[in-house]
Amino acid sequence: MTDSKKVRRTSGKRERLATAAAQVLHAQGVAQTTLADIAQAAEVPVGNVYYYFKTKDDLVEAAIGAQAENLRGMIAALDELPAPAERLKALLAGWVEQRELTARYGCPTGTLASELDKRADGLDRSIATVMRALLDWAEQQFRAMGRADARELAVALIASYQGISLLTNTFRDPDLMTAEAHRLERWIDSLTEGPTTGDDDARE
Amino acid sequence: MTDSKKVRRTSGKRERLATAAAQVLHAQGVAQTTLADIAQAAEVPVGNVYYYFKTKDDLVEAAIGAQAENLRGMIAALDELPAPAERLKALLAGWVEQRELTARYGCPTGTLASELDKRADGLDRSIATVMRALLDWAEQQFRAMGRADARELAVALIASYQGISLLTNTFRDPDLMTAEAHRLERWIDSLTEGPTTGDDDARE
Amino acid sequence: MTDSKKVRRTSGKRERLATAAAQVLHAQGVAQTTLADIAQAAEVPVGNVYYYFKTKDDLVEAAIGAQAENLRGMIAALDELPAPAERLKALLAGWVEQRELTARYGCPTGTLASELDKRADGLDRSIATVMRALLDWAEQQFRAMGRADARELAVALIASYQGISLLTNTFRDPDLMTAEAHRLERWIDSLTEGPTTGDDDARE
Amino acid sequence: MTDSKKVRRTSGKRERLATAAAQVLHAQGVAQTTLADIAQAAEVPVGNVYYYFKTKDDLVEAAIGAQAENLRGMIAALDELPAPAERLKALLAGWVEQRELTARYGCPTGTLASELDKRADGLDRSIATVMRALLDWAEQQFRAMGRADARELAVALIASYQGISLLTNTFRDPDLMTAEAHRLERWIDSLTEGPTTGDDDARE
DNA sequence: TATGAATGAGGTTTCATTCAT
DNA sequence: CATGAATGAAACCTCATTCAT
Repeated sequence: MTDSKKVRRTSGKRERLATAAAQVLHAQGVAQTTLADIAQAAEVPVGNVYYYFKTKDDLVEAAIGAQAENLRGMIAALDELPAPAERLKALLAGWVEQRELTARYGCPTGTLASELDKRADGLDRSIATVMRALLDWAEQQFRAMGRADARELAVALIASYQGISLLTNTFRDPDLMTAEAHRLERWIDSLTEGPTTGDDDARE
Repeated sequence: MTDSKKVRRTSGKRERLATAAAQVLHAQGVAQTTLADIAQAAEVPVGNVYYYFKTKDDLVEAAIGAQAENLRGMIAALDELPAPAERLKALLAGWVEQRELTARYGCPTGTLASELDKRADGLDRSIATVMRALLDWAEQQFRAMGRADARELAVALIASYQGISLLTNTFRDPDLMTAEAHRLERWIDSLTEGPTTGDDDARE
Repeated sequence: MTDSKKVRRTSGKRERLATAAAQVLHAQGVAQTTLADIAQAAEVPVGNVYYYFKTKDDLVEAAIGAQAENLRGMIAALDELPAPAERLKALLAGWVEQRELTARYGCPTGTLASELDKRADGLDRSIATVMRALLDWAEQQFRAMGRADARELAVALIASYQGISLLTNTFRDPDLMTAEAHRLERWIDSLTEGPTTGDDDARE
Repeated sequence: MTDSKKVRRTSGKRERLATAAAQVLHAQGVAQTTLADIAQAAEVPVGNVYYYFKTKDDLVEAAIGAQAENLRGMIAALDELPAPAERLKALLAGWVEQRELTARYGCPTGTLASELDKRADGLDRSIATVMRALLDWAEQQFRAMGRADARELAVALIASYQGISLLTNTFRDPDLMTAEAHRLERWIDSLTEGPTTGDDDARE
């Protein structure tokens, strides 16, 4: 009733839960993660979770939202760079930086998509939205590089990332990520060099 | 009474279970699938499953084995083709053929790998073996094409496939697979065009 | 609303379960007892048991703990008596008092030990600890009586009790307990009569 | 149909099962032992067990019978000895010989009695019969020694054995058996020395 | 007789969700 | 808002027993 209570509106617990959920779900997978796991990670009593999230799926959705937020932040940072090719290569660098985490748990977005796509919930659409945002951004970069086949190139790039993340995780070998990133870097370079109007998408 | 009954001694129930498991697990995911689901798909009473498989994980492993068997069959068929580049392109064609299934459920091996890698069982190693077999085969083809960087190319190819499978599934859009396959086809062609110190068709 | 409700904060359900478990396990044996049996005896829903005990074995261990507690209480009461021989004879009297229960179900500690010793759990060690406590106490009494062979006498006494409990139970005949207790009483008396280098009443 | 088939009447499989059951039940306990365990130990296919024993309890009963047979054999051997006190002491010696087995699994008869007494079957009566046979035999010996309280002494002796078996098993310490056997030996000696008409049952 | 296979009842365990305070 | 406790549906798994051959 007092103001002091009104001021710290949600006391940040909701956000804390979403962040914890994102981390734990990435590390353990949706099915293997219990509400208690997330509650514990967020240092919130289990019963209290339901004040903020009506159901477990709601919490998963919030975790997806947290991931979307992360992605937005990353993209914003990349957009600071002047040239589109530079931005894309900075994206690659970020992937390489995360390679240890990827080797252990895979790409956060990809593993979530893979698991949720088997469900009839709306959750599968939520994660698709996040994936599409990344795709759209990449497409913009390729378009800014003057490529008419920007969408196709964007799909190819993100697919390569998702796939190498899977392999990196499957074989628990972060070096796979490093090598593929280098390959993709050279590929991006090759796209800018040639006459931009051609269909020069040969990957090597 | 008929011979047909005598011939398949054990009535093939074990195999039927493994096959059913492979299908259902692909369609629903490991965690969402109950033993009852698989038993029903195989038209076997639940309790009877345990006569053939000691635990659920054993059954999952059998499903992985069934997948490995599929892969071996596919590879054997591809190996009938004379040139390595042709073989790789035939592989791509197979992926395109499966695009509808992939759009609904993703790549059978990839989704399984993604889900199982979060577990401490030996199952994660089993599926990794299947993945490695495909990788090794692709490497052989690139090597037969005279490429010194055969491993890297193989990783790139399989990663692209896994990634585009994920996107195809995420967006429920089989055309993504088709387009990417075409791109990869052109890519493979580009690899053979350049001067590559011969030894083009050595199969092994 | 009343204080009585506030006082026993956790409503004592955990303890109630442990006590019920001790009784039911004594009456039915560990293997023949289902969690549902115990839950019902404690008037607790089955699912709720797992809020207090992670596994059935945990509950069994709690039951052993309840037994240990009983034993401590009994020993504390016996220790009120001035002379060690009196204490031992009071112990015998307690056994006789329990003879009907023993005829039906055997000695709670002994039957549990017998059943649990066939298992690889730590449970067999837990019950051994309870048994040892009784043994140690008896040894102290004999030592206080000036007997150098106190340990051996303690072992003989407890063995006689365990054995006669078994026979009493096997033949469903409480009189066996009564008769043997009398015999043991005379035996204890005979130990004090002889010259035994004093130090008769040193309690510890 | 042929004679050869008639000759090896039951091919000894029934007996083999009973013997195997006795061993396995002693080692693992009734509840922890499955029919498959026993069948395997007897090298008999599981399904075949039911040709010889209508139910698991029937097989347990047969195991009890095998134990009774053992006991009869042992008693017959002891009866070869000239003096009753010698016979009893030979019994003690047998117990000491078995001490390692007892430390691991307890007394075969006692553990079985303890476990079966919790059941409403007739099995509890079967094992009681075995126990009574031993008791009766011991009573005879004491009576032959001229003791009027022969029954009471027999009960005391067997109780001591059952109890020390339990302790030996609980603490996994075969030496307990050895020490107690020596004590009982001295006790038996003390019974013969005095005037046989007295109530000289003081145990030390 | 002999036997691999089949069956289903029953037990343990997990966990999302609800509720009383 | 907060929270420990409660609940029941559903999953996995075991095994005595039966059956077809």
